[in-house]
Order: sequence, then structure tokens, then C-alpha cells
Amino acid sequence: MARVLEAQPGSTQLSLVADIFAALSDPTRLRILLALSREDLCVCDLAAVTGVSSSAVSHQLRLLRDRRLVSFRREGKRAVYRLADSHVAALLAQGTQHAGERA
Amino acid sequence: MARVLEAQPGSTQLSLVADIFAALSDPTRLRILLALSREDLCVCDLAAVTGVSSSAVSHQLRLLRDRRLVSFRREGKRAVYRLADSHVAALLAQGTQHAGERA
DNA sequence: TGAACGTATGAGCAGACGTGCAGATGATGC
DNA sequence: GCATCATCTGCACGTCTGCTCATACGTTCA
Repeated sequence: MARVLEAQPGSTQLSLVADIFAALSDPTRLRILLALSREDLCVCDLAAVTGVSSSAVSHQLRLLRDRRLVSFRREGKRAVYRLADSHVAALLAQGTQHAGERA
Repeated sequence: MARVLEAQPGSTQLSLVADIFAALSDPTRLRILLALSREDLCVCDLAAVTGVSSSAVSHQLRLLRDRRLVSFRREGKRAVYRLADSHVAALLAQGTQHAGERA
């Protein structure tokens, strides 16, 4: 029990972990990330995939950008987004697998 | 892009995944789960570990119970909690690792 | 029985969240 | 230049969330 207390990470590190999971805790954002795990897409495509306004998608992408889960490049007037790294896909896979086993 | 749309899981399955990540998206709940990943603990111990009231801990444990992330047994007047299965620990580990690499 | 302890639960509140709307920015094409 | 398109951003609104407080339940021990 004393060891359990010592083993607890600091508040800042803990908030970092919480922020990552929080980014994955919304259906719209999950749809975005799952779509991007298959191919790079622009905002309007992601709006079609998620079924919400492109404004809402843009808001969510900003959040995902801030947390470094996605990156993007400009192509003319489009902004094409992609997953930042493979860790994101791994977390997604593990989460969906976990959910699948209790359906 | 058409394939991306097809590959999107149903809303119910998606909400399930989101719920799991949401359960891991709060610092207090993360502290609880990290503590339980080391040893089984009762509510009052968890209150000490997290630094919040036992009432607050009980509320969070109820949420974690509903999502099947923890289970518990009664020992006299105590309620001793434990992680439900190894998947939870795996998700925790992957999340903390992911956070650690960007510190 | 009665008191003390550990736990669970419901109400209420402050703060955060997700979305749409309106307006602004920047790039393309006439 | 002007119109159009894709995207971004600030604001407002409704909803959800995590906590405290008060209260209730079940167990233990006099």
C-alpha cells in the first residue's frame, strides 16, 4: 500500500495520459481517426464520413492536432490530414478489440 | 474513400469503444486503476491514494464497475476492488508509454 | 440495542465539452 | 477585381461530468 502510493506517477504525467484517452473518448473523433487509419483525407471528406458539419470536424481536428494525434499538409485549398504515428493506430486497435470482446 | 465509409463501425460499437476510453480519461480514475494494477484495495485506501473523498471514489468505482473495468468482493464492512482483466492493464500500459514518449 | 465504521446513492452545482452559426482568411478560376 | 470553395475561429447553447454534501444501508463490536 505504501508502495502503491510511491508508484503513482506525478500529476502532470497523469494529465498527459488522461488527455490522450480523452481524445479517443468521443465517437466523432474515433470516426475521424479510424478513417485516417485507412487513408489520408481532407476536412470535407471527414465531414462526410462522420456525418457532422465541416465546422465541427475542424474543431475536433484542432483538438487532435494539439494533442499530436494527427498532422496535416496543405494541398491547394484543401487540408489533408493523416495519423501522426503508429502508436495512435495501436491504441485504436487495442480499444476496439477490447470493446469487441464484450459485445 | 468509399471503402473508408464502409469500414466505419456501427454507432453502437463505436460508443462502446468511446466509453472505454472515456473511463480512462480522468486523472482520478487513472490513479485508481494504476493503484489496482499493483494490488487489490478497498475504497478507503483508494481515497487515500487518489486524494479525494471516499464518496467521490465510490462514484468513480461505480462507473468503472458499470464498464466492467473493475470487480469487487466484500470483506466484512470493506469492499475490496481489483482490475477486471488483463486488457485494462494493457491499455493503461500502452497509454502511459505513449504519453511518456512525448514528455 | 446502539454506536461507529465503511460504503453506496441521490441531489445540486460549477466547470468542461460538442456542436452549429456567423464571420474571417486564404487559394482558385473567371 | 470578384466570386467561389475549403477551412478556420469566436461565440452561444444545451448537455455531460466530477465533485461535495446529506443521507441511507450493512457490518462489526460493545
